[in-house]
Amino acid sequence: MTTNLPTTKIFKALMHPSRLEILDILREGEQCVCHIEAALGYRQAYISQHLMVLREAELVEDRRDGVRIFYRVIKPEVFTLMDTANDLCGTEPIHVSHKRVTNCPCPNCNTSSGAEDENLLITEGIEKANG
Amino acid sequence: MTTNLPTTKIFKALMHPSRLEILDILREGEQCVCHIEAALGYRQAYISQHLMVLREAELVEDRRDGVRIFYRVIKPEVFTLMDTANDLCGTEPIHVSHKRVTNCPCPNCNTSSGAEDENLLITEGIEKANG
DNA sequence: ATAAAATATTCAATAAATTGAATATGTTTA
DNA sequence: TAAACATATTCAATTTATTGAATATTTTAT
Repeated sequence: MTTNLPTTKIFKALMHPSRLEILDILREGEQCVCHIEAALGYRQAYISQHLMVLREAELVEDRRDGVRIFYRVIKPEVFTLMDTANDLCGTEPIHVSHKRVTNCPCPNCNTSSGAEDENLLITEGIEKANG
Repeated sequence: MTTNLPTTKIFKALMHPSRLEILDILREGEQCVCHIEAALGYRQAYISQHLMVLREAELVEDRRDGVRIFYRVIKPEVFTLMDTANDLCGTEPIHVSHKRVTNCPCPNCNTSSGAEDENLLITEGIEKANG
């Protein structure tokens, strides 16, 4: 019996709501852990644990820049996967809790282009569209 | 925090190798439990338990015809999902253990078109192609 | 060299999924 | 109605995943 199908490792990794939220944040491109933390409001260790699972499933990879570590999705098909699953269960798109990131010290949140406390949104599209 | 994303229920259902095998058998269209049993070689109750999970995730539905119950995939996007995940992990397509179904008494395996013990294959494509 | 910041890892407790064994249900045939 | 067949359900034991708490690691600034 073909029992240990490697495909399951992908689904296992996507099985957890927090991990879907994390991936959703990575839709915009790479983000440092502190950003994910600020965006989702979970404990640092908790996020790090989930990032480990995603890493082990080879869905994300990381890059260190000084003291922070930036994570990014390796292949964009993950998003296809998430979107298709979403379709399939006929509910609203996943886009994560659309609260503002007010306390993120990372460079992405503090570009020279005036991304100050007040006007940075986590998710693209949805809320940004009606800004 | 948006914690209970319904999308995860789909991934949870797809997380198990036996369930992927079952779905793979349903690619060809509806099949009765006895066929799945014969094709995969698992215990009846075991298969039934996994079918229950798939049913609860609303990925499959069933229809009774006399004493047998036929299962089918509700929306073909599940297959897209499986294929994309497969892509993503860069391994061979999932297509289930290609052994012959030699002992299935179901009508699908016993059509008038001479589908006898000897020449019925579980999976389309792969093996059938080089018959 | 020390301290502080950002992140990772380990370990233990808890919760959830898997699976085997036994049994129940619904259908057909005698 | 009883027996046989196909399938479903329940329950308990086991395994695996989650998660909180504590701690370790790596880098930068002093």
